[in-house]
Amino acid sequence: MTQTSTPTDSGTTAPQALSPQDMVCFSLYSAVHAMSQAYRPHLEKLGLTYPQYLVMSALWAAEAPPTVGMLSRQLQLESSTLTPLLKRLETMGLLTRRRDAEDERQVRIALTGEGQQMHGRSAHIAGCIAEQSGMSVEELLTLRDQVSRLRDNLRKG
Amino acid sequence: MTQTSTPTDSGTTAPQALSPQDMVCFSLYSAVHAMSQAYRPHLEKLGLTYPQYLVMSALWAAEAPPTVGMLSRQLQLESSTLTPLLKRLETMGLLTRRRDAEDERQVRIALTGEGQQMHGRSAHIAGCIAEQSGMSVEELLTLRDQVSRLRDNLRKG
DNA sequence: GAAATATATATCGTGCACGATTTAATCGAC
DNA sequence: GTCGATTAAATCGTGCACGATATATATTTC
Repeated sequence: MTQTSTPTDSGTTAPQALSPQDMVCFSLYSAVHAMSQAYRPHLEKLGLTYPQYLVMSALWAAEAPPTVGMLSRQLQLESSTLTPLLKRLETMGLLTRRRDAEDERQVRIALTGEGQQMHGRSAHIAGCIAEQSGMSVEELLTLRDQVSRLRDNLRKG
Repeated sequence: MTQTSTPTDSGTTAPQALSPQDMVCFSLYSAVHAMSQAYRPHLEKLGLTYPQYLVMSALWAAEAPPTVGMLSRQLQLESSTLTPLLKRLETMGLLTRRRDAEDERQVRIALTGEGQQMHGRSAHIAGCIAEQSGMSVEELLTLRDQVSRLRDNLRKG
């Protein structure tokens, strides 16, 4: 099927054909989809999508209400992605969006009581996923660091 | 900011707040975006998006024209994702979509000459990305296998 | 302090990506 | 051979995700 190990190639035909299965990028791409699927049943109970959950996680971990720009830098998402997503979370009653009095260009995102409360209801999820991953905590941490390093290098380049 | 190592928590407040940066899922999520950005300048010259490039890669590596279902299983994408994507590639003149004579439910995807030819023009890209990753080939292969294992485990669970 | 510049969000258009549903063809039971 | 069940694509609606652009506030220059 993928014929990586069958060099039948003899010049006239195409360059060695790397199938998606051979590529690092595809492993990441498909792993993200699998991850999103794994989260889905848990997040459905909270009424969240995976990207919404990431934003909520950032807010739960923040010491003070961040601006849209801070979230944008932390999550590496454009304002054109975040703005509508944040509006949806606002409509759900999980957060508020308020222009900063000091700098009216910025918008501060603050959790509501309901948004804060959801943290407790989400606390078990990470553990479930970790278990489902079939990898040890050590392996997962190593993998996380390797993947983060790859990401940072790609950004710099 | 993320306060992973500052256990100021004392019961009344939220459970330990895992920030996105601490999570394996986020490292994968952000790495995929970074990867897509890294591919962008190369793929722009071909007029392809990253998912379109994946489909083309699958076709370049295939021995015979696969069906939509085969591509769906290989790339783990729904027909609702593939069908419009394939239609765009067809419009670009890179492939043809033809119902199988043996089984009229299936649609066979075949490269056109132009689509076949693009393989050569894309051959250098993987190497550029590998270089940009700042990781050795060995490291990349190990990472690929680890990430693939994680993905497969998540799917099974 | 007015004009030029820079920064922070928001808006718009396009293309994934999925779940749910639909349509159409094949297969099975009888 | 016909009816019911299964399978393969396609369609529909929603929500990311981005680049390009717009808008509005802040900063800098003069």
